[in-house]
Amino acid sequence: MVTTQDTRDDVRSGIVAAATQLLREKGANAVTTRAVAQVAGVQAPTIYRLFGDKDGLIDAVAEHVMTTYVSGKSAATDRATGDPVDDLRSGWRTHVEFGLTNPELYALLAARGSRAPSPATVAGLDVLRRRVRRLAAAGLLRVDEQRALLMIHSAGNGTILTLLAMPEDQRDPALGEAMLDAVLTSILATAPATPDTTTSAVAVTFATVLPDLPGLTDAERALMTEWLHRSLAHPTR
Amino acid sequence: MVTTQDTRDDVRSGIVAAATQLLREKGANAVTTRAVAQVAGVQAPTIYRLFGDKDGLIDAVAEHVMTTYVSGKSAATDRATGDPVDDLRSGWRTHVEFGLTNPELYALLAARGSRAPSPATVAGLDVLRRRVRRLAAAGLLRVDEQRALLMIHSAGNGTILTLLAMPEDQRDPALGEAMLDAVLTSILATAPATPDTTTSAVAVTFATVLPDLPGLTDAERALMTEWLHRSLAHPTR
DNA sequence: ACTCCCTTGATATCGGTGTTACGTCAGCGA
DNA sequence: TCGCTGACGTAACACCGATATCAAGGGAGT
Repeated sequence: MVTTQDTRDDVRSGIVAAATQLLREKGANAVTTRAVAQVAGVQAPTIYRLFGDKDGLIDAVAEHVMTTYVSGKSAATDRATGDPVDDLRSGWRTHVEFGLTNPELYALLAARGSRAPSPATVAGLDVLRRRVRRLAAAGLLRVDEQRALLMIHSAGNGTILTLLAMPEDQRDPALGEAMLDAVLTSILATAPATPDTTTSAVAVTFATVLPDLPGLTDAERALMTEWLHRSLAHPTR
Repeated sequence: MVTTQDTRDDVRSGIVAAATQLLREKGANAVTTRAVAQVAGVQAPTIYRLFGDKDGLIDAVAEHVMTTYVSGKSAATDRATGDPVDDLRSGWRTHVEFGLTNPELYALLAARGSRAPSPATVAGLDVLRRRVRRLAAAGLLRVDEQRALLMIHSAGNGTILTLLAMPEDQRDPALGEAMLDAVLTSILATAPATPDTTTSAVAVTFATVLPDLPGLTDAERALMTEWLHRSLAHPTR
């Protein structure tokens, strides 16, 4: 007889689903044991019997959201192409996109501070570690494997948090790629070609003196600023 | 008569000191209004009269810790050496060191997630912005100023969080420098793009590279050229 | 000097949170 | 059928942030 186990799992997944829905719709602050219990149609102590702790619940939610996300992604996007660098890039994009898609969950996981990281976090780190290992095995790394891992992880986490901290409409959509390129350039043995430094450098310098340019109207200066930013944000490759 | 103002400030700084001590010694979870009030020897409502909110208290604590930290640092370490790159590096080191020295405070500030950032955070961002602007004005940046700012900030934040998340005895002490180098090599021009950083000199140099700017229409380029010429012909000085 | 008003101090309280103790009751093996 | 073990449900505990209320007191203005 497995019905007791089945119902137990059903109740468990129901609670996780309720917590996930609450997290998505009402934010991290709304994920309270009582609210979750009420939405899931169970009593509050049931959560503690099944998850032991509120952190346990959050861990289960994180794992659930993450698995449904990776299973929801089209498999082609994240398939191993054979090129370790390409795989790392696609994994990076998936990670950043996941962070931006689930801001509340990210905040919730980051909120526990320096305590033991969630299983979902260590799972993600393990995936990254395997990808870095492939890089190392292919002889593409010019730094320590651990160093490469930490650098990519730091850059990814920092990028996601920076993007989440600013309003959605003024986020730099190319920041993720720029950060990854920066880290890869310092990490990979094969130096990727850095395109055309002088033109953009001159443009950036010019942008700083633009407000002091005489003989122009404010509207003209504003237009030039806007065009400069657009050109500098333009993907060169 | 200023005694009322003085006592008010005394009580205020006493509360901040109590909260800071509590934060250092017992962690972020121990910073509760009641505990702070008891340690400071005041009543709980006093905190709300002086700080309005618990976030206000935390902001005050962050500001206090930060100012005492920067005032405690030997002034020589963080002095402006004249070289914008060196200044940025020393500022980076100071920031990372501050994060590693005050893990609870950092966790507390990061814990509010996507809400309005603390005044201390925006103050730090402003300092960074000024340093990046000096880089741009010196013709050393080859990416957008905003992009450079976001990249440095993301790398710093991510590095600190990564280091804080692992036990102190297995931290990579060179991770910070490696991350900064990675970002800098992606951001800095190898040589100053415009040796002469006066407004007109930069404008002249920019006019020569304007035809190579990507992401602009021919009409926009033509307009910018025309405006540039008009500005350069403008009699100002 | 006196009144008036605003600030302070203190108590009690509200609504809410994570968590747990304990009685009860159903379902199972014997 | 009878115990017994486990889950369920109620209630409660110990906190938390935040406020209402009210007496006491001191400064400002007349």
